[in-house]
Formats: sequence, C-alpha cells, structure tokens
Amino acid sequence: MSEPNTLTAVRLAKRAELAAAGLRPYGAAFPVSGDVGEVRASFAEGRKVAAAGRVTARRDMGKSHFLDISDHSGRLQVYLQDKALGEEGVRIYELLDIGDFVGVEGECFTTKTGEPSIKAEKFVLLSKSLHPLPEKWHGLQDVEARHRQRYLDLISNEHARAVFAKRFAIIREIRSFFEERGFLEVETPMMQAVAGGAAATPFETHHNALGMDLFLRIAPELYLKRLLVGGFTKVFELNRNFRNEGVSRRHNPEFTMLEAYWAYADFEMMAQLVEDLVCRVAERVCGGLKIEHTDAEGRVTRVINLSRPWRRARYRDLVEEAEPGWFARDVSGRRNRAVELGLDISHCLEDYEVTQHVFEKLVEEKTIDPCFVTHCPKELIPLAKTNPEDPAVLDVFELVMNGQEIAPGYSELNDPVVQRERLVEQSGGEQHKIDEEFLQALEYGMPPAGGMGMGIDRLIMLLTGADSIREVILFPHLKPKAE
RNA sequence: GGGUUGGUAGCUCAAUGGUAGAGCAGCGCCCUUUUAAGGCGUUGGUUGUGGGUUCGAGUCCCACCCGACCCA
Repeated sequence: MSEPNTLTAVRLAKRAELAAAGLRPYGAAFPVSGDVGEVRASFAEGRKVAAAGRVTARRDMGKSHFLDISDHSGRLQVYLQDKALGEEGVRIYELLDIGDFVGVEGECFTTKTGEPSIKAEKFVLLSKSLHPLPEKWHGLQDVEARHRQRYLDLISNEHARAVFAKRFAIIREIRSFFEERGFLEVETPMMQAVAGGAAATPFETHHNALGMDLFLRIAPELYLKRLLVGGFTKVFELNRNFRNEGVSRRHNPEFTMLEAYWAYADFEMMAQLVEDLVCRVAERVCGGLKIEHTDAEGRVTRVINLSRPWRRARYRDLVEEAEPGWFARDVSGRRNRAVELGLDISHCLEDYEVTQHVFEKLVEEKTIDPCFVTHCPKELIPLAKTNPEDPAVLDVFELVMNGQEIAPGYSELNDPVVQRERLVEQSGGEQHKIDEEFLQALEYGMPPAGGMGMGIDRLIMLLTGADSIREVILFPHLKPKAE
C-alpha cells in the first residue's frame, strides 16, 4: 500500500477508536436471512430479518439516518434512529464510513416514499474499510483501475456485475447442456511435455525434481482423444488454455476453452450440437435468439440473429462469393489481387495462406449471424479427416459469428498413419513438437468421432455485447504497476 | 513491435504558456421518513516519472512507466 493519505488516516483513527472502545472493527460471524437481494425479495411488512452488506450510501436526517447496504445481489435501505440504537450503536454510527460492512437486525417496513427498508434494532460493524469508494454517481470510470482493482468495479458498476453474472450463468448452462446429453466432464493435464492440439506458442515452465521442461497447455485435444481410446464415448472439458502470444481486444494469455468429443459422430453432428448449445444458452440466459449490442448511450449498434437453422456453406464458396473469380486466378494472380485488396501479404506465404487472409478479411470479419464454414482446406488443420470425395478439403466446420471464429468442429482423424504424416508435416521437422504418446494411443485404435472446441470468452463477448475480452474476464492480464 | 492518444485531489471531471478549480467523498455544525437528501462552513495537489526549452510549464520538446484505440 502506498503512503496513507489523509482520508485513510482518518479511517485508521476511527478503527483505533472503535477498537479502544471494545467495538470490534472487524466483527464476527453474523447470521443473515439471506443475501441483500434475497432479503429485499422476501420483504414483508413487519417481518423480522437480519441482513449484512457494504454501506454504499448514507443520508442523515438529524437523529435518524438512512443507509444503503449492498452486495452482488442488490441494495437495501436500512433505517436507524439514535433512540433505538443505544449508546453503543450511536457510537458505531458516528465512526461509520461509506464502504464499511455492517450487520443489521430489525423489522421490515416501507417508508413514506415507498422504499422497502429495515428498521434496525441491532446494528453492528463487521468490517472497517480504510479507503474511500469510487464516486457514487459515475462509478469507477478509469479502464485500467477497473481491471486492476476489479473489486471496485464490481462494487460500483452495476453493468460490470451484470456482465459477470451472465458469464457464470452461461458457463453453468453449458455444463448442464452437456450433462443432460450424457457427456462426462473430465480434467486433463494443464502441464504437458508436448504442447499439442493447436498451433500456438506455449508458455514454458520447468519441473525441478524431474529436471524437465513442461508447457502449459495450448489445447486439451490430444488428451481428450486418449480418453476416446480408453473407452469414453462422450466427454467434455471446460477450462483454461494458455497461449504465449499477443494481448489484444480479443486475446488474453489465459482463456477459457470448451472442447467436446463424441464417439461415432462426425462434424455435421457436432455442428448440430453446437447450434443446439448456443441457442439454448441464448434462450435461457439472454432471453432469446436476437442478441443486441449497444453503445454507451444505449443505441443498438449490432444485432446478431441466432434464429435457426444456421447457415452452412463451404469455405471455397464463401471466398468465391466475397471475391468472385478468386479461384480462377493463378497463384501469382491471387497474390496480386490480395495486395490490391489492401491485405498485408508477405513473400513467404503459401497460396492457401493468401486465400486464408482473404477469407479472414472478406468473410469472417463481415459474418455477424452464425455461419458454419465447412470443408476448409486441409493445410489449415492437421487433426481432422479429409473429405472422402475431395481430399483437398476436410470434414470440418468453423463456426463464425460476430465477425470472429467462435468454434471449430471436426470429423476427427483417427488413422494413426495419416495422423503421423500430418503432424510431421505441421511440425516442420521439429521432432520434439510431435506427441509420440498421443500417436501411440491412436495406434491402439480410436473410434471415429466428432469433436468441437469453443472459445468461451468470445462466446460471452457475443452474448453480452462486450467489445473487449477484458470486459468478460474478471482479472485480465495486466502489466504490474510500478511503485 | 509500429502509429494515434491518454495519465490533474480518494473518485468523476475542468483549467489560451501567466495565482491548479468544481462536484462527490472527507472534516465541523443544523435537521427524526431520506434516497445523487438538504442547508452553512471547511481540509485536501511533487499535475505518471526523469530531463529540457522559457522570465514563467498541467499546457511546448525528449526519454521512460502504465493504459486505451488502430495496425502487425
């Protein structure tokens, strides 16, 4: 903590004075009738209740006082009269600050302005706060402070509370969706000897006792597939992945990923599953399939329509639709056209990568309503089956909506010989990047299966209208602030 | 990593290169149904950090720290 300013000094003095008077400034257990919101919801004239919360406003009227106490669930008014408080209670009240936690017991009553309130008969201090809270009307505005001191954001900004309440409701719904469909939630290693299952730079760490380097996982995929080998038929994992890459509006070094694998299914069944999942979550948590994003003034800036059935279209057709004649050009023609389109095309890019740039810019960024992009070129993904009719493309989808990739799904590659070839190709000769133990598992036989992954933070951005991933992660990555 | 932009009281914000201010919060009084309560009075600043230009810098210049937005 920095040098106490005068406001903190005043509060420290009050703390000392309370302690000296035997009025414990940090309280004890205080049984309550419920959270503040629950007490308010169960309000009944004359009922005796006990409630506790943080003081977020006080209004003095001579010898009577009003306090607002708050927690995550809402706000409730407390009415105090010096006469009813007694000497000790009055002393506590005199030394009270906005931000302190208090406990009250008393009767429910409605003031003449119609505000449900508790008329306090007992009033105790539960925790003394040593710092002033953000301004009561504007809340905490400073973006950096909102992320660095998220607790202050949660105390003072209703919108932040609502976004995170929604986040955790969404995650709960996802779990119950999979459980109802017979999927088992499992846990696989976060620390892996080979960081497989995706193309990304991992974080490195070191195991001292074993003298070995380990990587934080970039995906759980290769372990979940081992479970299919082991006889599980429907599994999912909903937890953190780590990627040692840039931080941006859409990227946090650690992020929440859902992956699910379904034996004997394929990518089309997975697409249906994903559509069912997202629609159910939207209906239960967002109240419908039309998701409106608004700006700070409440104007609607974007509407995402999740109405079914969702569009399904082939990768090649979407590129051709966005840029007619694209595939009629030759390799250098495509490269030149991409430069004309204002794309940053470096000389070392392969032809399929040039097309991928066009896809990202002209298709992905402009796709707001959900679209399953299917049959992507096989160079992009090493872990999926090729299409039986066209070996240049894969039996996969990439779900795009809100201008972002949200969820890939595959008919999972289960031929160990082909899988080895594809991984060797992808590794660019770096043998240590190949998970030999995964390949060995595949050699024992993995059933044909459908698999899917979903970036949960991006899904939550979509469903809450957040324009930055930092708005949906409680404690986003920030550089430490120098003293 | 590059470009643009920001950092002023605990918080929200002002301040042509010319005495750093307001509201909230705090402190002191008044007020027994208020709710952004109200009334009177009042404290609080190394203007992110370090240099420079200038008679004079919150303001202009340079470097650095921490953000935001855009690009890679």
